[in-house]
Amino acid sequence: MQSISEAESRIMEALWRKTPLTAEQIISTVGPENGWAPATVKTLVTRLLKKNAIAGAKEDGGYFYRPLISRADWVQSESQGLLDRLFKGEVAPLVAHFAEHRQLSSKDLRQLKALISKIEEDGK
Amino acid sequence: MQSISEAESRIMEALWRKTPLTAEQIISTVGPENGWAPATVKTLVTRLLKKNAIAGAKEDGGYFYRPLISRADWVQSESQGLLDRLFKGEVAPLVAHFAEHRQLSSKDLRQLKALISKIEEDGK
DNA sequence: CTTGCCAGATTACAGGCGTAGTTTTTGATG
DNA sequence: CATCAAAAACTACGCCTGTAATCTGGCAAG
Repeated sequence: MQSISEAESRIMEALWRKTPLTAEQIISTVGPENGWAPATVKTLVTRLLKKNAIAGAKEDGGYFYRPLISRADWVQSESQGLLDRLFKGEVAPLVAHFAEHRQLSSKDLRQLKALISKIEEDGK
Repeated sequence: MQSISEAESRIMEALWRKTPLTAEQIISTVGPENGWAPATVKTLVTRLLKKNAIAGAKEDGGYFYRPLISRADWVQSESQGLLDRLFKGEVAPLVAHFAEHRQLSSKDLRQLKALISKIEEDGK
């Protein structure tokens, strides 16, 4: 139940990119990406199993792992926490912060405008 | 150098709200807020001193603590990390995420539009 | 000069995390 | 039924964190 750690999230990201994966596939994807020994990857998989964040089962002749929680849910809790702690839960101040620190690319700006238009139309 | 922990950030928040503060003031503000014994607050202060995140000095007849890093800098590194890890560093997807999860209040929307107009004018 | 207070350091201790090797269990295969 | 490979659990270990108590050294007051 207690949240997914940084290292564990690397495993999750791999499973969210492509599901399901075998142990072998996880190890050969995530291991090199992070410079981890196979044993380390296995430990992380075990911990995720214990946390009920993933499940393993044999299917189709192989043994596959699947995420039990969605990336959207995870992203939600992660970013909600930051939003609440740092910006009193308000989105605009967060964006304003990025704007002030030159993290707002013109691409972001374009996308944001498109997003806002879309929201307003939907809401209508 | 290693970053400020969650508990430590509570001390920082108090100092950012009002600077400088005496040990006594920190304890009586932050302690009750978090249900911490005075000893706990003192430990956190010590750790922040060791991390060079705050400094203590006698001035004006009292002993006062001041932050050595700005809240803006801290917020920057915290939120940049999340942005990079979860949204490939792009702001728009982050906002889109909040929009999809109904975290975008109409107030946020209004503020965002104002923000965007302002940025466009400034940039012009 | 002595005493006491307070800041800062030291010690404590359990749980989580990063990193990894070793052991056990179990399902499949011969 | 016996064996084997692979999954899962167990063991390890040092560091960080949350939580807290105690020790110590220096400055201030008497």
